[in-house]
Amino acid sequence: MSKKPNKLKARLPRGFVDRSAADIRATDEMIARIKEVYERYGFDPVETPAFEYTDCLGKFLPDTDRPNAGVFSVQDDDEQWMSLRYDLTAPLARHVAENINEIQLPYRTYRAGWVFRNEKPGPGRFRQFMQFDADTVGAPGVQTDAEMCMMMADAMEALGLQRGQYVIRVNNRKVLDGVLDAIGLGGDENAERRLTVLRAIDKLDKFGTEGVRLLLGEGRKDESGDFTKGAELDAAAIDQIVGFVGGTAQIDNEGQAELDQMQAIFDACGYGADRVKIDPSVVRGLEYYTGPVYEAELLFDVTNEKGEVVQFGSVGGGGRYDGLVKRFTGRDVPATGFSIGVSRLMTALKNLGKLGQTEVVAPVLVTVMDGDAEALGRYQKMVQDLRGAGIRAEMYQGNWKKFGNQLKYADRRDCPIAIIQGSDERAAGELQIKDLIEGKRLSEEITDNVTWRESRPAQITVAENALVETVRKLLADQAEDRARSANAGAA
RNA sequence: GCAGACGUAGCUCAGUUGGUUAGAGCGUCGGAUUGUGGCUCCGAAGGUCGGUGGUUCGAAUCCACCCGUCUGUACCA
Repeated sequence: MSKKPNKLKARLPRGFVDRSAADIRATDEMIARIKEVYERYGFDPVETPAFEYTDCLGKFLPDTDRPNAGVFSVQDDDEQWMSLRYDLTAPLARHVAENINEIQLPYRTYRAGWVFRNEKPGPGRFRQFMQFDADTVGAPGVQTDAEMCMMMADAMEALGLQRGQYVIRVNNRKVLDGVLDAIGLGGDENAERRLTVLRAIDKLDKFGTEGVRLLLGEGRKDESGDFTKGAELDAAAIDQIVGFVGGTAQIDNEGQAELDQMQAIFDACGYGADRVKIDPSVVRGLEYYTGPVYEAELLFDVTNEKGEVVQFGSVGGGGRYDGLVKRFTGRDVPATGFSIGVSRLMTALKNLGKLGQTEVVAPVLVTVMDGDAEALGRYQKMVQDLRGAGIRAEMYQGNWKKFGNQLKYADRRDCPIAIIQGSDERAAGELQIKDLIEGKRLSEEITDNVTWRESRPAQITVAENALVETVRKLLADQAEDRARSANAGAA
């Protein structure tokens, strides 16, 4: 009864996840489909590392020895602060600035990668997640922004979404600035209040018009009773903003002119409001966007594992960031681009049955009856023959002396077929091929274990040289059965 | 960050007004069955009762703080 020493507790850092085979395959599939679209638009990949010097990311070191909250930071051995990237845009700006003489502008590029945010995780919200970005650097015209929006729409459809299941919403930061000017919030002294107003507008789809009115005025109390202070605008200003954001009022300025130009391009290309739509309530990030902003929103209900409908909102977005490269080069390098939240979008797509369609069949298991070197060579040769024919296969690598465990392993691993050759079969130049799927079906009718074992359900004896051919045929039959029951299920 | 709810075995949960050695189901492992998956039966392992401190003769139970999870909200490049 000795007390155990303190065991090291295995634990995942909060906000991080281990990814399953199914998730990895689903992600790979998504990336492949999105990439195809970007390639077709003439974009090339580029990759930057996960770490950057903190100042290059646009974060500063306050008086303390800790960079801004929200980023994971460490000090290099020369005491310089480095941070894990929190998006793919700032690192791209660094890459372009650093290689500005070698890069042919306009530079059209894409990349997928993990980004990290040191903030409170929640369901569907992690501290490491994947983004898939595309950017055009060195292109000042809004035709570039328009192309980005259309490419984003194409990417959504490449992922299997239908028209009406998503929409790309487009706005222009200059338009919003004009509205803020009109209600007297122009000028540096009102910077803080302008932010509050923009944040309030951003909440339109979450809280509705009434919620936004509260946030523009006194403030709003949430369900737990916590109070959020508002922008404290007067009633006339609130009416003006709500009217504008709701689309009943317009403003005539450069931003609106840019939106009109973009709309003309969408019209010319046949991208109607069911794909790309001007929407005055889109705000996006407050820090570096300078002109058009756009985001992809899902329009269907997403239910989580508990069966609850969740507000899914935006699955990607971007905009024009004309100042980001200039920070390094001092020279104007206008750019526009967007990001797709791969991890988030995957949750929704799985839910919709648009992913994981291509099921992966587990390997054929060659069981081991005899463990001497010569026999193992024979078993492994069977496996290699199967592999040579393009069939996933493996030899049992556990303790071969417990034969029951080998089939149990095959069962739990969902192996479709097991190959068995003991000394009897070997002497006769034969082997047993067991259809584990058919066998499982038959087992439902057998309640007595002795019968179950001795009847050897769904098991056939074939000549050694018929291995590959028989397995191939069996797998094809099984695939056909699966397709048939999938169709029956869908009907 | 703020507000609230919650925290007992790998999972889902019991556990009486504070009272002996903290239980169940499922799962895991072993055996019945060392040449056949499932079913059935038998057996076993598995717990700092989230942590620390306090109140008490005595704490899973009461109190404080901390950690974590969930919900809402704030921030979000």
